[in-house]
Parts: sequence; C-alpha cells; structure tokens
Amino acid sequence: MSSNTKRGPNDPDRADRITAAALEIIAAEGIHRASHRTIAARAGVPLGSLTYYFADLRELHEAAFRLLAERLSARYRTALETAPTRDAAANVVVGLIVGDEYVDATEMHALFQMYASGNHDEGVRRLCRQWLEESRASLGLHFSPSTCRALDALVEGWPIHRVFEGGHLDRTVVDQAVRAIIAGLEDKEEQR
Amino acid sequence: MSSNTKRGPNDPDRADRITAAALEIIAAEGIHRASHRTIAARAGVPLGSLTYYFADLRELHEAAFRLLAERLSARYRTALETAPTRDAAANVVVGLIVGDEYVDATEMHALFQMYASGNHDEGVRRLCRQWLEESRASLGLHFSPSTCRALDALVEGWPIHRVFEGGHLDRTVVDQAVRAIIAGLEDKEEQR
DNA sequence: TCAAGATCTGTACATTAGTACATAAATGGA
DNA sequence: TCCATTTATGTACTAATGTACAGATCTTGA
Repeated sequence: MSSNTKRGPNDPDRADRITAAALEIIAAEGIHRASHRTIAARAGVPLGSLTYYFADLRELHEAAFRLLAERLSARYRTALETAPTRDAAANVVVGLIVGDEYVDATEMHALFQMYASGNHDEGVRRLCRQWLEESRASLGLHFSPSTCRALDALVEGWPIHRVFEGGHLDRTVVDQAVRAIIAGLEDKEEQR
Repeated sequence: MSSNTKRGPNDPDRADRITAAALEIIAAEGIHRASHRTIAARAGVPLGSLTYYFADLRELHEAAFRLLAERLSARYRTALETAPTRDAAANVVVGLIVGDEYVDATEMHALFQMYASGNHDEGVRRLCRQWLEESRASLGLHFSPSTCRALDALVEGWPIHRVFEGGHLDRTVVDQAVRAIIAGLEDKEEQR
C-alpha cells in the first residue's frame, strides 16, 4: 500500500474515526441508515473522504463489523484470561450472559446487524465465523471443546431475550444453567 | 375493513402471496433487497398492487416477519404438543437445535433479519417479543419457567453456530447439554 | 344489460443513494 | 522557496427507490 510512497496520510486515524462512526450508526439506527452521507456527517469528515479511504460501502460496513468483533473478542478474552479458576470462569460466563458489562444493548444491536449481513456478504460471514471461533477459544482457556460449544450457545442466545424482553435476567437461573452444563459436560468428557 | 363495502377483493389471497414473496426475498437476499419492485416481480404482481395492499414498505416487511414468526411458532408448538413425555420433549428440543427439520438455514437467515429490524422498528420488535414468548410457552408445556428460559436460550443460540460454521452439530453434545439443563434446573425448581 | 362503485394498475415524480473524478491542499526534497 | 507528488475534497451524474394518483378494469345489484 504505502511501500512505494514516501509520505503517510495527513490525518492518520481518519479511517479509524470513519469506521467508528459507521459502527455507531449501524448500532443506533441500523445498517440501512449507514450511508456514505450519514457516516460522513457523524464522523465530521467530507463525503469524498469516505470514497478515498474505502473502495465502496460494503468495505466500510465490513470494517465497522470488524471493529465490533475485535472489541468484543478482546473483552471476552480479557475477562476469561483474568479468571484464575474454572469456578471463577463460570462466574464470568454468567456475567457475560446477564449483564451489560461486556456487551451492552447497543452493541447487541450491532451484533444482530452483523449476523444479518453475514447472510449475504461473504466478508461479513467470515467475520461472524471468526467471532464465534474466538469467543469459543476464550472459553477454551477453562473448558473442554464440548462444554465451550454449549456455553457459547447460551452466551449467544440468552442475551437475545435480554434485549427484546427488556428486563434483567434472573442471575440465579443463569447461574444454575451454566453450572449444570459445566457439570454435565465436563464429567462426560472426562469419562471418555 | 370490509364492513361497509359490498364486495370482496377480486384476488383474495394476493396480499398473502405478496407477503410470502417478501419473506422469500428477505430470507434469500436480505431486507435491503426487498424493495417494492423486487417483491412485486417475485410475486408476479404489478407494482401498484403493493402500494394498494400495504400502506408502505415497513408495513410490508412487518407482514413478512409476522408470517415467519407465525410459521415457526406453529411448528414449535406442534412439535412440543406431540411429545407425550418430558423425555420425548427433551428429544424434540435437541431436534430443534441440531436439525433443519424445524428451522432451515434460509429461515434462520430471515430470523436474523427480523432480530436486526427489531432494533429500530417498533412493530418488528413486538413481533420478536411475541415470537420469543410463544416459543417459551411451547416449552412450558413440559418444563418449568426457569428451564424454559435456559432451554430457549440454547435453542436461539446454538443454531447461530450451525448457520455460520456450516457444519452439522454434534447431536451427542447437544443432547447432553439439554439434559444437563433439565436435570439441573427442574430439580432445583422442585426443591423450592 | 348497464351504470355505479369498488378494486386494481401503470406511470410519473421527487428524493436519495453510490460513486467517479476534476480540482484543491498539503507535504517534503532540492 | 518552489515544484513534483501524494493526499484530500466538493460536486456532479446516473441509477434506483418509495410513493402518489389518474385512469383502467372488474363486480354486482337492479
């Protein structure tokens, strides 16, 4: 890219600010509102700036989803790396499910947009796969592959209820479910 | 609606065919491709027909999502009503998760589009809530409220992996997870 | 059979969108 | 300082979209 050029961009993190603005709009108003013009306005940059940094709108949306996936993956990874024991890790998983600490409602919305876009956009589909893989890999720091699968399903699915039914989840129930899965599957795993 | 008119529509199920066409396009190509014109072409009806039956595009999309939600709800309900025992119901739940029998990949795509639209469209949001409630109600034919919550999270979350990682799920693992949750939560429930 | 009124359709229009690209600004070496 | 080159911007253009609505078509009662 810049291997045969002598100069860097005049405003180096402009691309990043555009990407961040795109994600904000996608999360708040949906991808159908995230046009060149709305994104440019939000980022406070001229229209031409977007076509300069991104070949087309798809690429820009994809960059926004990549930013989202990287943020969430990093957060999951950190949270689970920090847990010293399997029991602590179980508590982290419960937290991932019930609370806004890790993924707030806005980010959850953006995540739905990402899954929806993954249906027809190959690039976004790759991102979805990566995101799922990495979140399972983080769980893998503490649990067996099978347990990871099951816990991750819970982690993906339960927040859907949280978002649409508005209310807070019953932490006790979530806790029981998480521990039931860990108990049920880790034991089975060890028997093999 | 037709209370003060003397005649019915000339083509009574045209509205339904339009709705079905809309859902097909949403599922196959995404909601951003589901314009008046593409839907009309798919349904084999003139453009004006859509604006005649539906006040605006939102209403049409909403009708499509309603159709989807009703179909899936009915399928879940039937499957779980048919199960004679709790054990059979557990098998049904496993089937809901692993297989295409209840919700195929295409419908799953449409479901993502629905969740994504629910973020910003109040009408669709209501549909999402209803869909989640009804699917839990169907589980409620066999399980306690807490168990329903947990199982439904699994039912919503696990297919996400199925769709994006393409492969078939390991039925054994799903079976273990489902039964672990039932065992863990139903027992707890009864102790109260 | 025939009008009256409901049901339906094709076209036209304003708006918005993505994107190309000519032009401007900034940069750094000579 | 000044020019060559990269970086950045504003505008203009084509395509597509939602929607209104005038007119056409069909149905029914008399």
